[in-house]
Amino acid sequence: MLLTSNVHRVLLHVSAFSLSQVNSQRLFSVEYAVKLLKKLVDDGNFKLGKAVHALLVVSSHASEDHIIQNNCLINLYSRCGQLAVARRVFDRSSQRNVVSWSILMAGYLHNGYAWEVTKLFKDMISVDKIFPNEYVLSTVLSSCSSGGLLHEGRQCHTLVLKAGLVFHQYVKNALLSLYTVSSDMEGVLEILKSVPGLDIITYNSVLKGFLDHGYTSEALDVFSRMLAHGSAGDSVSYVNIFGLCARFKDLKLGKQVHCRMLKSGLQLDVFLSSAIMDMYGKCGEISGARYIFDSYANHNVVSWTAILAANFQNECFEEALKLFLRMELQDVIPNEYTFAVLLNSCAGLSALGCGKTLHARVEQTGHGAFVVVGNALINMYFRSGHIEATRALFSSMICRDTVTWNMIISGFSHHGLGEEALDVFQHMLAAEEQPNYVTFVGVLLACGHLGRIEEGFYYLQHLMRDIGLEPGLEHYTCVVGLLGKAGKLDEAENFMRSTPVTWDVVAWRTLLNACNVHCNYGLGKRVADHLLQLNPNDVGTYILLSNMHAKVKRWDGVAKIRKLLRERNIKKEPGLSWTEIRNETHVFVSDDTQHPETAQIHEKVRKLLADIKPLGYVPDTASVLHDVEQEQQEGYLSYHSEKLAVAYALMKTPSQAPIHVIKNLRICDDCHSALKLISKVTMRMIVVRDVNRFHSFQDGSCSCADYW
DNA sequence: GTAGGGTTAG
Repeated sequence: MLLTSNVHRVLLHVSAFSLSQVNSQRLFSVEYAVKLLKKLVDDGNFKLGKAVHALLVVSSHASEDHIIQNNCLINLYSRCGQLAVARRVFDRSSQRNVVSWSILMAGYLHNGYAWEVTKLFKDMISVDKIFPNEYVLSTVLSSCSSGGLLHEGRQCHTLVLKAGLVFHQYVKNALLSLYTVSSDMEGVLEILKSVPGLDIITYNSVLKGFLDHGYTSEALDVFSRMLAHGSAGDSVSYVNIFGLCARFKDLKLGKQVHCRMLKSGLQLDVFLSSAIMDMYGKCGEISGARYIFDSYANHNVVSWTAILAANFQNECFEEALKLFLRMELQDVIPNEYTFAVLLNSCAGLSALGCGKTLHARVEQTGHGAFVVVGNALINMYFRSGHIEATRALFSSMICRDTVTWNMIISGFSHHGLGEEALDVFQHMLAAEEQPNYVTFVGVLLACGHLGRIEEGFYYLQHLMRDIGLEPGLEHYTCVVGLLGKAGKLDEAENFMRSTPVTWDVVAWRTLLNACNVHCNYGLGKRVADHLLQLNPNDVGTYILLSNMHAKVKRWDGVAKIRKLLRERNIKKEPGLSWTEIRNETHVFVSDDTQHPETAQIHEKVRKLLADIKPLGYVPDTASVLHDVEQEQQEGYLSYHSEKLAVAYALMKTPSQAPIHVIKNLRICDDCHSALKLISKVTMRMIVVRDVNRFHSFQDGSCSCADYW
């Protein structure tokens, strides 16, 4: 009676309603205890499982000599992460068998102690003289794969052959993943050939293995072989294949696979919907991602983050931030990836206020310590033009990876801080962080700003090769920019002719831009013609061309281009600038009259322009007019959006505050020279982010040194 | 009484 009440007390302690689940009288039959423990572990009800253990101890029924009951207990504790307790039960058991060992090994494997498993394995054979079965071998093989113990894994392969277990599905699959981890895809193919019988798990792990090692066509081959052999493919197979489409941004293939999946009648699950959203997002078809998001109801953090990321990747930054509010309303707890996407969305908008709020939040939740979050913060502060905050963050970061270094290097470069960028690069080398493809893009950009031609070529031709990196189009384009900026236009052109790559619009535009800045009309005209052949409607080319005409005072040329644009009805994307003041974003369109304070803003611009006139400002009408519609009324003064934004910010912020403006296009010559002088007369720092880079105006000069 | 494959950031 006393015993029963003890029993009840223990159970009541655990949960009020669980009492009915346990028949305390029958608990003392081992069979019942075993059955109960298994059920509780299966349900993940570890709390009650532990209570049952307590009960067995209290009632002196924890028979140390009952193998099966002990095995259940070992399993219980290793499943809920209490390895030490599991180990104690194991060590105290007077008897144990191959199952006991197998359970304990699985426990160590799943709790991240893969290398301990091989030790246990040796003990099992040498101390208990037990020969491994299929359970033990598959667990040990998995441990070798995940612990990187490739040599031991191969020894186990011999044992597998000895035991005649190569045909066993679990063992075979564990072997295959061992060879996959070892990057021995030939070994994988050999096992596939020599051992027949593939189940869905085999297909999927081989598929993943090929994908991870870049064997794309082999992966697709496995997939189609699977379909051909009547195995429909489950959600795991499709997740992998969608991952492939995403990686290669192959929308066509992605859609085909999606159709195939729909035909097979496979239902969406949270993994699958994440993978499909990821695919559509990376392939640039946000509508597809949104459709999937709406078709599935049980989203978790990952799938929410996937739809946020898809929006981010397609530049729907605001949408991403709005969706996050919905996510929070549904009580989904964000993780480090979520915060990274959100911060990067803020970076896209240069929404410093929102970014700062998120910064505070990640500090509070502890997510700030994740590299992905740190990198996103750096990106956010950089893109919002706050270099000081970036420097502070970078030096305080505990974990840095290649991306961190790359961001700092290219960030400094985009701000025109070439010296600092190269300095960081040297630190990166000293820290033995391996530079990659992206690193050198930033490095070459920095060389460009500093005009260090020889150094740039050294990195391109020697350092990259020494590291084993093949220079690509982006690097070569940087070199064109490097030579162009230094005024070595013929060298730049020769470099383009002699380098065997397919040059894209970006590269030609870099050269054209250099021609424009250095007033090389002849070459500029040729390059522009070439660009217009590639894309006859490219407004950017027309603008640069017209600029060049204006510089050499060929006004007929300017007029001709304007006429051409009108005839072909080619319209420039409207100029748009925005600035954030006390957490509110104010957007300005060129020639905007919609703003409630238009009159005051225009008055302010007029005053500013009058103030800088004595400093030598002459309105550059040629440059201004490109933004203006031809039907502009006579006598009406129009202003570019960045002038409006700067004027407004000057009106609304304290007299020492730096001003941050973001613009969707390239800043024009006129605004550039005006802003330089405005920074001088107002004694303000004005940072403008345009499509290409940052311009930091201070005391009459700009960080781009008038080349952009 | 035990074991295998999957999703989100740059």
